[in-house]
Amino acid sequence: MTLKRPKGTQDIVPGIINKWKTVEGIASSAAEQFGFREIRTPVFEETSLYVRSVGDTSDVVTKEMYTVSSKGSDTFTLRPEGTAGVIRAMLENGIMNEGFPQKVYYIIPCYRHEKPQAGRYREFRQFGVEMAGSASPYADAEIILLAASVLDGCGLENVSLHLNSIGCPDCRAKYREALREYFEPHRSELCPTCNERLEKNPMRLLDCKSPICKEIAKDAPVITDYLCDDCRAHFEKLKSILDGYEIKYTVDPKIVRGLDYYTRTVFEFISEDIGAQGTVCGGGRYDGLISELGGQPTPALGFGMGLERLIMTMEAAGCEFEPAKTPDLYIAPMGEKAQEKAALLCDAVRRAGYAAEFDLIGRGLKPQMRYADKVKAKFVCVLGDNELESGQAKLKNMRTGEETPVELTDFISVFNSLLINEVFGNGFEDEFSDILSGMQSAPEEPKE
RNA sequence: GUGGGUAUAGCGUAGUUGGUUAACGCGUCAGAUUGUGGUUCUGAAGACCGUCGGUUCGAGUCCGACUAUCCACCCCA
Repeated sequence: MTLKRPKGTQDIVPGIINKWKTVEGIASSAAEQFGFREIRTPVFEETSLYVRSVGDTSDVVTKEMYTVSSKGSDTFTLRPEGTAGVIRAMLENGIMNEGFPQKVYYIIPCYRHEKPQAGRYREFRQFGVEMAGSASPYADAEIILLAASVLDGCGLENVSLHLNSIGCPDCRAKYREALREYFEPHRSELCPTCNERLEKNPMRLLDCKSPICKEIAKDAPVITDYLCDDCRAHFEKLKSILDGYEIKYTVDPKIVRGLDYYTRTVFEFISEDIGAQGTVCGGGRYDGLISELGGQPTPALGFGMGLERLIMTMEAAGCEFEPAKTPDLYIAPMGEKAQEKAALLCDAVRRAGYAAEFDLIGRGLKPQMRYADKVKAKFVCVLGDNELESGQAKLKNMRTGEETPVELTDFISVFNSLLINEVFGNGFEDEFSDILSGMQSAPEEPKE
């Protein structure tokens, strides 16, 4: 055990890959249902991209980036979040010129050098979406609705939506002033970090966890009282649209977001079930970002959803994941000659489009049957001297134990019809299994 | 970066007030009369008890440091 994975990373081993496939499938099909197209961008970007977008005072940029310098003077950074790179790619590829709105989604790993804890990793995966070109509150609602749809598709009910508007740069400037005025008299009581915040980013003061700061912040002015007319109207309209969709939300003035590019709408979906890092999804509007990155001024918005946290929340809620795919057929050869035949037969079955395996270890029949059972093969075909001589074998249905004779020359078509029957019949039986098992298990014989 | 908890086979655990061959469950592998799984039974493999140092006649068991990991702060997905 000398080699270990880097701190804060994780191995997604075959035994749990179905969880990832489940959430990735739900996320991407929901996104596509909303008209979003997938985009893939590099894992690393020029460092300046993140400095300009995420913000040079943000924690992410100042202390969490993995930055490497390569040959020459360029420095690159492992992406700490998805939005900046995606917007860059949309600009660079002229996607913004293909007409609005442009809607993209992505499933990517991100990297932040933080101290790991429950729900926080140095490498984590996120599902994200970005929409460019719409200033309408319907776009905000659309994004939120998509996030809600993914969470709903995962079977989650106890993830609450927290909503806020942090206004445009104009109203935010006024609000910052108001905050400074409010907190200034309390300066000596505030914690050291909040004293700093008072200068740099007074909005951060609002979600300080220190009891004293919290107490002082209780009566602080609220951003929503300082919104300009346009921002206020936008926020009000968004809320009424959400009401129309019957999406529940809490207006939470404390949601501020740590990435500098947000404007107006910000939101988080928060789970109570996965420890302190409960934000499963966070996003909002960033009307200034595209021009900041050199594009035409274009309104835009999006969200990021943490896949680890999503899966953790699903596990906590006891949600179901898609089961792993299982082999349609396992061929159990006995002896070398049979193995030759098994290999060819297996190949033929695969070419016909089925998932098939045969013994690669040279084990006895019993261990092979055990293996077939363990991997949940739907059918097993034993191939020994008898079968080779007679040219006839049996296909065993592993669920029912039923064996069907089959000519080796006619193997595929027989297997085909058996399998269709099995898969089809299975679904049929499942629908009635409750009734059937209820009828069968009730009058069991009494013991002894 | 700041706190606190934990560190025994692949996984989950037990190891009595420090005493000789470190135990159990799951898993893995192999058998239970001749070519058939899921239950059961039997057996086997698999751990220098995180690392280094200290206390002691003797440490998995006590002390210290280090490392890893977990949880919380911070921040965020």
